[in-house]
Amino acid sequence: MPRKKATIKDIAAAAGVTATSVSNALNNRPGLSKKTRKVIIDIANELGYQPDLVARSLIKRKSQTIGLLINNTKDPFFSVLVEDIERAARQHGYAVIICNVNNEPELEKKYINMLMGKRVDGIIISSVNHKASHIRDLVEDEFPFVLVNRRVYDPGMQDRINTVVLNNFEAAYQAIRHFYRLGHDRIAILKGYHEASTMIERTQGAINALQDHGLSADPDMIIECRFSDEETRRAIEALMSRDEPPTAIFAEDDTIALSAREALLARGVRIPEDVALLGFDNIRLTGLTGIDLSSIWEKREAMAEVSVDLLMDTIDCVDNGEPFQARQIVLETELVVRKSCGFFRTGYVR
Amino acid sequence: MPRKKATIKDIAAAAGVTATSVSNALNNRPGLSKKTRKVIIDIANELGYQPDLVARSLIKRKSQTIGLLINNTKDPFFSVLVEDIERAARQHGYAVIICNVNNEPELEKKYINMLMGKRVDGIIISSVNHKASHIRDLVEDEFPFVLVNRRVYDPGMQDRINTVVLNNFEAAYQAIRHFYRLGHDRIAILKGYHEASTMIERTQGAINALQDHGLSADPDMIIECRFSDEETRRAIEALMSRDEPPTAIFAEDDTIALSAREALLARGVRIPEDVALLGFDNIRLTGLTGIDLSSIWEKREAMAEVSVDLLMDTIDCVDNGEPFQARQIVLETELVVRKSCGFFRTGYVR
DNA sequence: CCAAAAAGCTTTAACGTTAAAGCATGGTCG
DNA sequence: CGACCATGCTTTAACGTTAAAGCTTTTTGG
Repeated sequence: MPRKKATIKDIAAAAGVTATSVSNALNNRPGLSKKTRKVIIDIANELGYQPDLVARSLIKRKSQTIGLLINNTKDPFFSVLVEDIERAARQHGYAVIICNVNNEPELEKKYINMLMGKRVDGIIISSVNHKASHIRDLVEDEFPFVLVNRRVYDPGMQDRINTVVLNNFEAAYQAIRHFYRLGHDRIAILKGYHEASTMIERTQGAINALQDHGLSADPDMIIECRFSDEETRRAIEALMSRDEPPTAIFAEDDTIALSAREALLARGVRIPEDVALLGFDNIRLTGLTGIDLSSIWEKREAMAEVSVDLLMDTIDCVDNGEPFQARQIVLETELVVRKSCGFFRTGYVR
Repeated sequence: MPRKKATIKDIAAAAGVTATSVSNALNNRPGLSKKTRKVIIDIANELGYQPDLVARSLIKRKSQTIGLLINNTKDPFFSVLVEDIERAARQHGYAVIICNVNNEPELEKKYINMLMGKRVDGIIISSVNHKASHIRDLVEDEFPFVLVNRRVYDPGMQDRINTVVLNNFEAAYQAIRHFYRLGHDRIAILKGYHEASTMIERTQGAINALQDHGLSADPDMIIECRFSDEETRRAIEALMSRDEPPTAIFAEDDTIALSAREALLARGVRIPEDVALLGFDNIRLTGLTGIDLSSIWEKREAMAEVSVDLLMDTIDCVDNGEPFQARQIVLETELVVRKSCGFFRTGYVR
């Protein structure tokens, strides 16, 4: 049978004092003689006392736990984020409940309910659909949360929501400009999941760049590839069987870029000789020899830390009853040029 | 100000009944008229009632939460495991607290204490050092837990611990045999973190295979590469500057294999023409064109599901006061042959 | 038609902790 | 020397839920 855990009452009985005194002793609160304090602490150690954090949570109305909603842990982008967020949270004394939402809004809602039920002190959300209505409830409740790598476009709501995002528009703009300078004029865009603000902004930045440089933004060259390899493969088929296939492809994340790469290579298309390729996120394997995928690099560790710090600040404010002004933080990115976009072949021509 | 959440008492007051009745109504327990039940449920909905799971945990002594200890989420092997475990746990109605241990035994201990304090119902551990003493405490407490992809060698303790592991010995044995059949006789082994049972067993299997096939198991050709790229790079330097460098390298996980690959290519060593390479885990990117890393495949999803099922069984037994016989589950693996180990070049010669 | 059973509710206590208020004891100070 | 204060503890109540036992009222059945 599992050994019954010692409680504060057991210690109190053994020490001949009350539970309150034990609580005060173990938490270094004043009002006890040194002697009594020592007796209590010794007994606690002897009994292997571990405080019941559930009971403490109940009365303190603080669980020292946060929720983390992400689409899926296995995606290399998110797996790094999860690790960094968990580390940062731990350093602040918080545990993290992980929730894989898998792009299912209903599941996201359920997770949020569960987290609220567990009385988490805050939530970090990196999974949200840009029109998610349940986010509005969190705002109305003034519940502490931070959106990471996601934004919500609800007007009048935006500035009441903490967000930590990349300058996606600018990053995508630069990607396209890079292609332009290399002399490309038939550029295709493989869009990510278009319910995510991140992807919407990347598309917008890319399209603006095309237009600003006098290139056509042919809708048929802008194809959404959501989650599957398969969808990307079909997009590549469609693109490459055109009369005038693209000479450059911008994929809105590295996972899509890699799927595209496989599909291209399978067709015998050479990268970058026939088609230049550029991804987004600079996940670890983009740098492997033989992959050499150009990509857009973001400080993911900073992203995690900033998000956690922001959440902690928000929680502190709410705890102290102070008003909190939500913040919107935008992190800059950097284009990492590798062989896949052909820099080494031609250099800038304009 | 955050909206105060409605409690069972608020509903009770509004419905003119007691808290017990509300609790019974909301949890479909018998002993209430249909009418009262409806009144209560309607009011609960109206007030947006969400049960306080902390309070419920306290009295039920069940948190519907499990802990998950892994080394680091960013490792592709673990990130998939985390996702699959979380999914399986959710389907059983459990939330998951994630803990990145990063090979720090002290941190592991702290995490376990925290999880016990939070009164999790069970723990899945994939991070443990094979001599971890804190695991013994869990066993003594008869606390429900499962070791995944890890084993503890403490005699008399082994059969009291749930484990879900691969047949690492056999898998490594097959890897070396494959090299042997391809005609290799100078085979190097890049060991993983040697505190992990997984790696110990892989090394043992590999060495046994070398010996069984009359090949030398030169200690200088068996090098530990722990966590860093750097260490692997140095190992490759050492191996390739030998008078008789290896013609084949078995890396005990894919992360090491990929680091080795980079180091080899940087030296101008061709794979597999000059050196054959074989990894372990068959992480997603091993299959990318241009990487084509041979590896050993395990059913990771099954691993996750089996682990969660085993934990659930254990928890149920303890809940019902039934005796539980710990189980040791061994999953078989499969060698996935790709270009990196030269199959396509020579075929079996013996 | 009355005893027994069932239905439908309430009361009480508990889970383990902490906050706030209360109460002796002994010491200090004007 | 009596009012006042600090020290060191205890008492009480609370957090939100549930389990067990208790108490009416209604229903059932012999």
